[in-house]
Amino acid sequence: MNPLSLSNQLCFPFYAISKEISKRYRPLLAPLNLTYPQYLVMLVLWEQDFIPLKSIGERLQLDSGTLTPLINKLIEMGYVKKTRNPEDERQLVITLTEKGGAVKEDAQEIPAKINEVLGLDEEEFIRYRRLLDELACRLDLSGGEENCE
Amino acid sequence: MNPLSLSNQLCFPFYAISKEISKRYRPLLAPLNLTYPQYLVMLVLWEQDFIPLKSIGERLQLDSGTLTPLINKLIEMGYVKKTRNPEDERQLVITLTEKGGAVKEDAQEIPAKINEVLGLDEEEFIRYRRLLDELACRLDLSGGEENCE
DNA sequence: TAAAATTAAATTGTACACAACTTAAATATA
DNA sequence: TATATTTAAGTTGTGTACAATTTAATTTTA
Repeated sequence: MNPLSLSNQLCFPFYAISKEISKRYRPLLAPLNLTYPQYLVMLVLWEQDFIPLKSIGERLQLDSGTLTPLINKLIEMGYVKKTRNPEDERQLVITLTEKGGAVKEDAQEIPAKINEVLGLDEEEFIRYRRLLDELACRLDLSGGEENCE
Repeated sequence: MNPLSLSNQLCFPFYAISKEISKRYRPLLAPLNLTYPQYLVMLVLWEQDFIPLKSIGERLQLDSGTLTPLINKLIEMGYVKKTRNPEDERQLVITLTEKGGAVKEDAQEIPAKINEVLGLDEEEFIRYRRLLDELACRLDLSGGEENCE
């Protein structure tokens, strides 16, 4: 077996599947006017509002080079606001606007739709999640969540 | 359980792991002067030289908007050449140069090193591969390989 | 076989991703 | 407490991704 064959590597299926998943999100996110990375930021904010940019970056493994323009886009769309932490003027605190909070309602149906698009039932979903969580822990991607054994 | 929580979705671990994997390739690919997508194109060419751009795109799920500049970079580095298929002048046929073929030797050690970096033994590697192949089939990403049941 | 449809690359424009660097604020330390 | 270090965002530059469009070659079909 040839180790340099595309079919004999883990990296490629991850790369291809990840791209395909975000491709399948696109039509679901289009009505919300969000790209997939923008949606991830909104997910973080819907979970916890009034959060420093830095923390969003830790949760999503993204740096300011990616987040600064992305947040500016969300501001332009009226979904979030920037404030500074008066205790520490370096910190940029991101807050949902009323509009940004309201979009959460429209997003409620997306997770179910995505599982449908991926053709996964509950059992399979859990099986995949377990394996991915395990690999994420191994890669030290548990950022924020400390459920690695 | 909140379905809009980042931790309760499959999409995010895929996104994060995929980014992390390509991040871990970077130092291994730096000596070859290749980015991760450029490396994927080289893998395809090392497997089958003298292949239309179109076929590379099908194998890697990439379109000409991504591949045209990427191939131009590989040409600039002297790794590949462009020719046209005289039978069909629309087709661009990509060929390895001697230099591009020689780099394959330097790349031989990369797959083993990556599994080491990911901390996977043979058994785990196979387990992950099986699950990923299964999901790839489900997503119709079997492009080129027809091993879906 | 001439016009229409299809196909393969290239081009254009938008949006990540990230390394490397800059700027400003806060903290540490000499 | 003045200087050095660290930290958080922002900036710059390169390289993907991909939708949408354009161009040129080939194939269909009227």
